[in-house]
Amino acid sequence: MRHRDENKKNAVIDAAIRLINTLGFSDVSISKIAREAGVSPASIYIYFENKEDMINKIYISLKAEMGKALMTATDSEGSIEIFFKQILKNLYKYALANPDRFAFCEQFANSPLIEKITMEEALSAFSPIQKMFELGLKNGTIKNIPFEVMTAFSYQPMISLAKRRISGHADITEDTFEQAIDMAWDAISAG
Amino acid sequence: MRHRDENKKNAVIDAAIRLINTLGFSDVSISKIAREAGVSPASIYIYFENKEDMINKIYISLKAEMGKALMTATDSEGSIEIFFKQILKNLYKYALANPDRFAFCEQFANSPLIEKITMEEALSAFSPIQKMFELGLKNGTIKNIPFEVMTAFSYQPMISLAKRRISGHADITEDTFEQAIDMAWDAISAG
Amino acid sequence: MRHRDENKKNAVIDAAIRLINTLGFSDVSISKIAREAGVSPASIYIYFENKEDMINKIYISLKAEMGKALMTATDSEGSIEIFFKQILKNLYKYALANPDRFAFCEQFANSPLIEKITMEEALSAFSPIQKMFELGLKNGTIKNIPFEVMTAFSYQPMISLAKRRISGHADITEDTFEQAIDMAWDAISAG
Amino acid sequence: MRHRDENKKNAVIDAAIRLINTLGFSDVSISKIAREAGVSPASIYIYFENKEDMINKIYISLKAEMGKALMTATDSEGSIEIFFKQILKNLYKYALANPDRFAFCEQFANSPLIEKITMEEALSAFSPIQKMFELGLKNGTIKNIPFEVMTAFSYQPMISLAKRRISGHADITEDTFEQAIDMAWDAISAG
DNA sequence: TATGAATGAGGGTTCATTCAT
DNA sequence: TATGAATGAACCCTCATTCAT
Repeated sequence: MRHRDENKKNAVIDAAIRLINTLGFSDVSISKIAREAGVSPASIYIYFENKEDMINKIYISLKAEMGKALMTATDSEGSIEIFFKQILKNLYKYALANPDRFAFCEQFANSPLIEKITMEEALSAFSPIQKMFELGLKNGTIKNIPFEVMTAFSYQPMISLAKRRISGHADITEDTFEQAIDMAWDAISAG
Repeated sequence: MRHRDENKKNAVIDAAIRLINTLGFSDVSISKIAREAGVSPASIYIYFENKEDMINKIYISLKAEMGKALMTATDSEGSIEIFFKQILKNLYKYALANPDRFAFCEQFANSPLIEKITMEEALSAFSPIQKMFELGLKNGTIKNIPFEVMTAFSYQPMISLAKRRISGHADITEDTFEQAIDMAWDAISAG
Repeated sequence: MRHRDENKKNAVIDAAIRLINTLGFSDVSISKIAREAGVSPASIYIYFENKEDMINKIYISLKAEMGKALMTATDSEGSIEIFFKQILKNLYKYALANPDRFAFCEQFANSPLIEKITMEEALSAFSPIQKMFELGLKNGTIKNIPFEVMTAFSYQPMISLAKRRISGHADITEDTFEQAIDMAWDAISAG
Repeated sequence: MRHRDENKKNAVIDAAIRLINTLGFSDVSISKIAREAGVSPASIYIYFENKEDMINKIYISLKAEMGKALMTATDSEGSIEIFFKQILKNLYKYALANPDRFAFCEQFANSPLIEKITMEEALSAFSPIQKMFELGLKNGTIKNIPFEVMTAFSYQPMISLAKRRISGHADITEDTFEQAIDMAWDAISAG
């Protein structure tokens, strides 16, 4: 008995991400993905139930991957400031290092397709951040604001800058990036 | 000769915006839009060259509309702080008042479709804001940061909050909203 | 009261002939013809009942025109040989001088569309030739062959040579052409 | 993997030839052909790239088939007269035996569609005839005329007679046919 | 597991034609 | 007479998916 060929499955996933970012959801088809990945269209149905399932699973797995990446070199025992700044740094670096995967997530998150899947499933990987936020609230390090406001002034700005950097519509230097990190922390910290 | 029925064209535009926000770009078709708008599919090709042209033109006109809305009750002779806070307030209010149009723009802006059109055309309506920003830079009211960083910490957070409020994923009160406006100004002002 | 604009009608006819020879019957549409002729699609329905009627009427009128052209400088009182040679000469010259009109007729005559119209109507202009043929049969100048065999060895070869000359697939000189005229007469004459 | 069903492909080809001769190029559609052939319209795109490709490939294969048929019972070592008469006989017989295939080729050859394909590809099957013609020229059996003139007075007349016989517009008897063969040979032979 | 063949449904678009001006 | 607007029907073609191997 042969087992599922993970190489081919990964080739499909990569091809899907690449094509969706090039053509948009509306213009990618199973057969185009199959051609790009070098497999048969029928094979895709071995790895995924159907097209929607494929896109959802890709999104969820990317979100998990990104959640992991955000925690790189973080210390949940240390200062909250350093923790948050590291998270934001990791976010920006991940986006630059994986522009296709990052863009896929943004496109998906801004489309109605996301409503159909349990967002919680995608967000579960981010629970350490939520915990740290709650700790900061409790010990007065972070402003008394809802979680959404906190992300709106830290997570979102970094996302925005990463997008513009990737698309080439803005020239974000390393200095500017460091400055933005500080601005984010200043915006949400109680200081 | 029969004269062009602008009501029909507007019905098409509204139907397109509504359906794209319900189904996503991938699942709207010309015939669905036509059915929703109560016109023949063929008629759409009188108003627009093709599907892509339709979506682009809708986006550009919405951006122009939004640009106008942002300037409501602003005074470019007064203080920069009041000006910017009014802009952000207008942005948030517009999004809440026109969730479909707002969501359409966000979905489009995060899709690869936007790369094909001149973004500048869409952005031209926002030039007053850019001018005010440059003035603030010059007279030291605003931090010495690139334009993109400014928007990332003012425009983007409001967008983010509006989205969460509309989707119902977060309960943003009026107080929270006022607080966010202040946070945005604090983030970008030199003070 | 204005009367039918013959200029526009002729513009439509010319545009139709030109486009049909460029694109073929399958790829010409009323709107393309209208655009090429600089009129409205609706106007074509003033001149013709519908598309089929338009093509039929064009064919019939071209056949009449060609029939007239064939009789140029002929003398039905003179020798049969001279008469026939002049006819063939006129045929060839007409084809070279009016390649589009000629090609249109050939394309139409070789398509099933022709079955639907009364061929007789188209052929009526050629009755002088038929009469001369019958005279030649009677007085023994022409071989005892059916009319169709006569045309197959005189009319058809000239048509074939004209086509090849027009398409550029063969280089038919004036000498060759004269030789062909003689060959045609030799083939059908009793001598 | 399912294997390609050549029966279906042939059914498509036959249906296409039949319908094109009944309705003309302008009025056949992929779906009509599919219905006539008893397959799905989508299946046609497995066998051919698109409609144009289908028609071109059918034409080329018919020309090859016809080229083979023309060589039936010919002896390139024997007399040129017998060779040519046999060719013409085969041509006429093929046309009568395969009226649909023959008419398809004639319709196609007289339409602008043919300009787009390499005519040479279609003509390659006829090279034996060209060789025999050149031999006849050299040894003085055939008149000193270009190849095109030769076909215009042998090939073309037989084509013309076959058409009229098939369409029923003329009653070509066996005797008439034999006479025509002789006329063709007389026209091109040096004798 | 993996595949190319096969298909009904639907895609975007253009058609021939009619209507209101 | 002449026209651009309007449309149902049909166009070619591709889709997501299943089947047979």
